[in-house]
Amino acid sequence: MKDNNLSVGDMAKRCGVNVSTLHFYEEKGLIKSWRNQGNQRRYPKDTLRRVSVIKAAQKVGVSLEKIKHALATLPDNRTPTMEDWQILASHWNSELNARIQYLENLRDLLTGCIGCGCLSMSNCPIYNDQDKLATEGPGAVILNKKVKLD
Amino acid sequence: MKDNNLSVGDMAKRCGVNVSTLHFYEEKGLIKSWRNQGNQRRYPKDTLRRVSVIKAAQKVGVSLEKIKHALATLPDNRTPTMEDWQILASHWNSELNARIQYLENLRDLLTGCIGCGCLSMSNCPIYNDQDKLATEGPGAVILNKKVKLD
DNA sequence: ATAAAAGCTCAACTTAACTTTAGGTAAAGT
DNA sequence: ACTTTACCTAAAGTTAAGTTGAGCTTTTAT
Repeated sequence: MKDNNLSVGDMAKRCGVNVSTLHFYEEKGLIKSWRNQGNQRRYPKDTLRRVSVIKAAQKVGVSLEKIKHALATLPDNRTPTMEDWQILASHWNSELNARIQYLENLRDLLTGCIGCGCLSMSNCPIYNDQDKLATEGPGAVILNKKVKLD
Repeated sequence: MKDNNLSVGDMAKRCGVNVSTLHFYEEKGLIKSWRNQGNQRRYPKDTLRRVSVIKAAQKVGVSLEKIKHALATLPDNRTPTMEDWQILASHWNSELNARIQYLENLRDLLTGCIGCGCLSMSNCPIYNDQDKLATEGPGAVILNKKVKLD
């Protein structure tokens, strides 16, 4: 009975965000609500998932603008089906894979010299590689060689 | 001859950032420089790597505060050796692995229902799982069950 | 030698993503 | 019934991470 009638307070508690954040997301067009008699917000249950996705994506550096864009692929006249979510997911897959790659590259850049056999910074082929990339134009650091973000 | 004498302009070009950003990072204590006769900044070559690491970490959502903290493990009286970088890397490994996990969880959350066999949102065990987690206290969304950030 | 390009400092401005405050209404608990 | 708790709106404030601008000095190119 209450499941498609979540109040802001309920939502906030269940998503672990502030009420003001939900107001803010609504103002920005990331989520929607309908109003009851007393003009209070009520949310359909699937908003829980939307907010979870928003928070999760934000934690790995995706901006609200991008998240909004992704969420815009979901229908807004009805509860999204699994298929709707899957379409969103497929749009996002490359973005997420790119970020995973980016993280792995960073980790490898930091730890990579363990296996490279070099003893000093100045002899390290990886370190020098990075430096050589400088000649390839601005921003061409080793990490961007493999995968680009933004 | 010039390699441990990079100017801000050189650095900026080679790292793909603005000069003002380097000033800003210095002010915040993320990088250091020495000054020449004319009071202009000069950077040792390893600052290139520092800035690359800063930018890379930022892209995957790590704050400058955390990055600063990590970089603080590097020696500041001498050029960091591979070992110094490795110590930093090992400190960061769990942070980076957590973020990779987080991304994979997000991707799985979005795409997971492909294999779950459900046909509707209300029947989906993954979706309902998330909802059940609501009873476990604020912020307990499915993603946080597996790994926490911040 | 001189002019253009780089640099310097310090302060103010910008953008994203929220949070806080103020002043009032609605709903719930006792 | 009444009082405490939850909501509402609109505007102002906050923090992180830079960017821009003004006025002045140093380097570099011709």
